[in-house]
Amino acid sequence: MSSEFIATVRRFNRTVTQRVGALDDQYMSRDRPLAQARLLWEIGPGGTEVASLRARLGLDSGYLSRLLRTLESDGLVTVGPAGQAGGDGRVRVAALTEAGRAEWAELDERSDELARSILEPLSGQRRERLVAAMAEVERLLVSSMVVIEPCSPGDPRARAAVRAYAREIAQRFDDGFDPALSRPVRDEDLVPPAGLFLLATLNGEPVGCGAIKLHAGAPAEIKRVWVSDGVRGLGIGRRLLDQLEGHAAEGGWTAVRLDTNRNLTEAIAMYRAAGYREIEPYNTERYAHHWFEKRLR
Amino acid sequence: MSSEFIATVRRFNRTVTQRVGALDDQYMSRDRPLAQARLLWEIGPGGTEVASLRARLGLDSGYLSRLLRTLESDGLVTVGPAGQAGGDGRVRVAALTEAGRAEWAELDERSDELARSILEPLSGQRRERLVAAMAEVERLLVSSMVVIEPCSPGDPRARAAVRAYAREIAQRFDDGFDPALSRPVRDEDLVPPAGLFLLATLNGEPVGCGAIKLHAGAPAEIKRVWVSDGVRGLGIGRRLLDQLEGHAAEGGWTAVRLDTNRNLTEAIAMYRAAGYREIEPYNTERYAHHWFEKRLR
DNA sequence: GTATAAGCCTGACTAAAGTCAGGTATATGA
DNA sequence: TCATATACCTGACTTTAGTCAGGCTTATAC
Repeated sequence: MSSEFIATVRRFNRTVTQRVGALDDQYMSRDRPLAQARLLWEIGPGGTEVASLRARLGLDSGYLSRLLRTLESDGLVTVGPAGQAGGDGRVRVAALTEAGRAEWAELDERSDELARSILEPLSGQRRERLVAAMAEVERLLVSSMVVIEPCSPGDPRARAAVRAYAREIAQRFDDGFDPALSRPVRDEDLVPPAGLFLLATLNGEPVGCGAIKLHAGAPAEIKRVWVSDGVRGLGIGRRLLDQLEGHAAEGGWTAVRLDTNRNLTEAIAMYRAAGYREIEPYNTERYAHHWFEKRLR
Repeated sequence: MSSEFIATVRRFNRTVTQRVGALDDQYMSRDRPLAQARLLWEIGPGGTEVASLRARLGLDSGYLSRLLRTLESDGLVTVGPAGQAGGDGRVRVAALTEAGRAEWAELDERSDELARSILEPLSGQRRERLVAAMAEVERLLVSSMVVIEPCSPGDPRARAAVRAYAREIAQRFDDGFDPALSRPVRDEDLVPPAGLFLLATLNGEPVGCGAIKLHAGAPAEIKRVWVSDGVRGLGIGRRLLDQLEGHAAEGGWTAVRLDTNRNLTEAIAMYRAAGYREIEPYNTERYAHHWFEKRLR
């Protein structure tokens, strides 16, 4: 990687942590410890499950409990059982009280202030350029924060991703989607050595997936490629494809193929851009209109 | 200011502090407390005055002393009197030992690593876009960190700025610059109500200046507009001009003028862009080739 | 039903970060 | 020369952040 690039990123890191990072802490913690302020902020007006707070802030379970007790005794927060009847009885939800919402609004206001203090000194034109560049950096940073890892298809996060995938195609296919009418995919076919399931996560939340079946004596088959709405257009789909193809190539396969629906236009565009060529149908998938193949070097 | 802009800046702040800020801390403090690592880093291979460290890191004097003692007893740093003979005998300089330099290099390497970890997951094209956007953000953030304030012309930082100004024009004028041959500017003419001296600083370091003399019964006169090399092109000159003009306008002046040398082409371009029109010479300044005037609203 | 795991909690602890009140030596202005 | 300020230091202290072991309750797999 070019040292020019590295140098630019380092300069960026330094300037930004100085200007934004340090000030953010300052703004946040004007009258209570930083950890408490952050927690209060993260709970938000809508309330949040304790487990989710732990994950997002990366805190020790005991430490978080103690922080919650402090906020509770300050009358800012109530921690109670999860609202949903029939839900997991172990899960607890932190919610803001009236006073807590007021303090949250104060933090929100400070966050606005910080943003204003950054834009204020700039002339109109420069201001627009800064905002545009920030939007670009933000988007690309998010994309670089997405982690793609092999995952058991039985993992709850994998299940959630596949459910989201099914929900989406049900919405987009002309005639909905009934799994019973589609060619089934069994979990065990997506576990090495038979295949592989990849999960893409952003801060632990599933935002994409993709799987490959390594058919004996036939091209490998790519299935269930899905990228969540919020992170589309960031190249996640392409990264999933690349890794799946890499896995097949490592196993000695020389071609991969897949079928897809005519309504999934971005996906089709992506397959073409990634080097897939349209081929004759190789199966009788009820919902497929296009079949693609890519030869691996 | 548009709430759209604010929202973008806030999203940026959040993503970046998460991705860069948090990781930066982690990378930095892998085997010693964050404060120590930061300090070691800030001292750098060249050594740094203790006062400057205090300012840059914003630390309590006692706390900093203690941190330095720790690094000293770990054999990483030596703190001694400032090198320069005849200098201020109270000032002390922290310098890295051999071991300190090694550890500094390690931190430097980690900083590279962090940068790489950000770029790594991106495809070539996205990588380029990210780096370009980061460079833009960095530049504009720096410009928004520059603080412009009235300052006594006798202030050491003001003196330093004026010295830098003189050094630069001496270099750029065809026949050098001898203050004795130029029309003199007395400090007291740049102090309210006779005039005003503005100092532009970045993290406390002077990076620009500008002054105005409010002549009784004549247009106000702008003098000593200088912007340091490193922050040129960020609109600092324009901000200095705006504030000086504003000061004159508040005092009831309806026009400002200035003289300049033909070699200062960017300055001349800036004056024109800011609404200055070239006029006949209004003085006999030895080094001037152009005279400009701007009418205030 | 039983074993095991997950989610949250408390108690006991440590390390890091930061504050404050002086103290010493050097510099500076009258 | 003397009063005052500055740069750095030490000692004594508090707060914040974080860790770890274990406990209780609810869920899940067999």
